[in-house]
Amino acid sequence: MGRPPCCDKEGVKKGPWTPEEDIILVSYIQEHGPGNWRAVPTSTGLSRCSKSCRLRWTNYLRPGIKRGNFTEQEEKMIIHLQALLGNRWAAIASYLPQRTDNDIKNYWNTYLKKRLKKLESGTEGGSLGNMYNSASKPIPRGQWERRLQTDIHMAKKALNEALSPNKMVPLPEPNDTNLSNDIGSIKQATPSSISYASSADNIARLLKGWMKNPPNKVSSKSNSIMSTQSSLNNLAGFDTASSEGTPSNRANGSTNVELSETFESLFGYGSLDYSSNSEFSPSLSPEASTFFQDESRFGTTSIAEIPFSLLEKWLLDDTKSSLDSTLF
DNA sequence: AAATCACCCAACCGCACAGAG
DNA sequence: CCTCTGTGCGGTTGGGTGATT
Repeated sequence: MGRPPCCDKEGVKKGPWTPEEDIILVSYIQEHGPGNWRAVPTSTGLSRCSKSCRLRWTNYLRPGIKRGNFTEQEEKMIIHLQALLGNRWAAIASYLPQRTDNDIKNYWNTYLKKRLKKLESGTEGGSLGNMYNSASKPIPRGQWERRLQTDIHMAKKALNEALSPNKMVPLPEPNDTNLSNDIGSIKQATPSSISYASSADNIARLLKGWMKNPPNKVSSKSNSIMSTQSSLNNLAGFDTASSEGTPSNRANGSTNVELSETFESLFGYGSLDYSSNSEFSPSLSPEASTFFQDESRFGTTSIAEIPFSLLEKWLLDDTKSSLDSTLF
């Protein structure tokens, strides 16, 4: 007998999340930290099941998420890992900390799979084709598991080296970072700022929708929502005109700057000052602070980039067969 | 301008697993 | 052990949107 569905209750809302719901959810998590999802709907008054809240957070609202515009390196990595691991999207996503498994899965299903099909039929050449051909050789399960373990070991080692004070990756000058560039460019920024910027980008999307369809009123079922209401009042000062327009405006610099102010007023975070290395506001609860620090670590150059280069080398090296013979 | 098509992706569904009691 | 609960994961769906006719 299977478990009953978690969301079969009457009155549980389904479908796309509204900006109000997003803000309520983010506000709650900012205050309490993620986890204990069961308590989220009751505490916030959201008419969503706990699972839906968790999914919304992990796939969309969580800080450090990079969306869209997969780079060629990411693309190759996904293809290689998919050939190696199969459709284990969570495992694949663990190699791309800024991407969610859902995102990778979608990208694979809607784009890469089709492209590789073309490659297989020989209608498209290039490095991808060669790589896929080499990667499509079946690898015994035990072998790739050992390789993964070795890989993890290498990543940890690289991480330790990267985090040792005398080997820190030099940070760019504050003036070098142009806010009008996309989030990818902000990868060079400090740990706190990358997380913040990504968060702002995430929130940008909900704000965009928010400004399109401003609610007439926001229900206030709890104190949490009341505080959210005041946050929403802050949002009302947001420049409507600048948030209108095409989707490409999402990454627009001026919008991001305004968002930083808006986001700051909403959460009390520090500003988008790349010379600042401050963590999030001390107004956060200890749990939430710990969490956001963890989250921001995930979005850092140190973790995302250093192990990536090693993994990339291993994954993309055409002569990896010789490496295999060395390792095993 | 309207209709149709194709694509993208957020969100849902259901199963599996782990841990607590 | 067994049950219950929370969470993780992969497959799938359906609404939105841009492109094409």
